[in-house]
Amino acid sequence: MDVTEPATRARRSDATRAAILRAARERFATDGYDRATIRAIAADARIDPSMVMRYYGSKEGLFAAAAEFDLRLPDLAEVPPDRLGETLTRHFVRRWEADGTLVALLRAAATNPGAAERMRGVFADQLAAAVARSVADPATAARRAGLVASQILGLALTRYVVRLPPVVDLDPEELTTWVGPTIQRYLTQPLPPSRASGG
Amino acid sequence: MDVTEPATRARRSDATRAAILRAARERFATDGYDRATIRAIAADARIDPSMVMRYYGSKEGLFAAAAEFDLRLPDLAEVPPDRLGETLTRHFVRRWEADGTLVALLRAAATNPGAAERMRGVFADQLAAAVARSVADPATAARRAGLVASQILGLALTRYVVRLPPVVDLDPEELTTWVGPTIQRYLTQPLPPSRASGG
DNA sequence: AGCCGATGTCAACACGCGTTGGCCTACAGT
DNA sequence: ACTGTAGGCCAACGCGTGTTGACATCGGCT
Repeated sequence: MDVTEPATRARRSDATRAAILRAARERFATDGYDRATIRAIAADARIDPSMVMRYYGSKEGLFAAAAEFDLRLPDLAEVPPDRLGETLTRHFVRRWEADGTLVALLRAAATNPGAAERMRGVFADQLAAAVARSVADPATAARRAGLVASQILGLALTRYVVRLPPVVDLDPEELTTWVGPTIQRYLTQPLPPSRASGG
Repeated sequence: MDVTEPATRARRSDATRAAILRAARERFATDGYDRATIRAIAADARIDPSMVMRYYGSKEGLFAAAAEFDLRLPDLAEVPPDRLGETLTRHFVRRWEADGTLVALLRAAATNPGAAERMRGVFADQLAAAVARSVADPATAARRAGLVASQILGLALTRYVVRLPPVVDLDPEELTTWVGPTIQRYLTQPLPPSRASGG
């Protein structure tokens, strides 16, 4: 170790590491965790499978690195309250049209418990946290975030994974027009009268 | 072949076939297509793996048989128009709480193209068909059915596959109260003003 | 009783997988 | 120019998989 240099000193292998990660994201997104093989990823990145092991330790480790995902949610406290749904929906559609990582995570989460755990983490740490900043009653934030997740992930599922034709055919703006009000309602609708007093 | 008897004459092996199918549904639902192995299914059914091949030809064939799924949708033409969302949502939650087949199909569809194709078939043949009977303008039926699917499947995904805690914690009636109005809106909301005239 | 197809068991095959360790190569520090 | 080390390739291992075919056994027929 060279303690006189910053820890993040550029390594000669950075290009390789990046190529592996890029190929891994693509394969995981297309094939899911099980069908995405290290051999195929290595071939895409034009390196030897053993390099993947050297740099990421194991397939699990590679997935963990590849599924690092930042939703890049805006600060919802600064969004006009009556445009929350529209803003969030448009943001999500844009975000995952540009970056297949979330789709990779979604596909993998269907069969891989670790991926499901990470998916829960993403939504707890990022979506629920953002929602909490825009909701009047903090006690309802988690529930509202869960409902938002159900619609947003359902959209991703039907559009990018199952590819239901009518959902694939909608363009991002139509999607926002239809789904935005749903998200808006989940965020702002007063709690329905319930048999139990609290949640 | 005994042509004097009905074609569906009871076979001695029917119990075995059924045991295989039951075990397969369970495994496919829990593990997804790839991780559900024929050996594990056979072990659950307490028979030899080769019997699976004998009766279902291949793993694909077994899955095709196990993923046969009837949504058992009610005739929406007989449901009061203002209760469509509530009725549909409650029906779906009940249906898949009672039968894991749809969850199996969902898990498998994330990685298996054949399963995704079947999922599209289920929703085209059953959901879209049912929706068409309850919608004023038939030209919008497919789109509305797609939106309904996005929310319904998203609910199944977050509740049974990813298991997001806030979605898992909601009981079926709370779910219906929250999600029902979304489905209602997708079914009955007039088309939003769009740049294009139709489609 | 004696046959014969249906039912079930067993062992094995070929394959692709994640993973490992040994070896060659090229470059940075002296 | 020499050397140590990081970067990279190759061949192989052990394993679990879907699938196959040969063999045993059961049970309804004549």
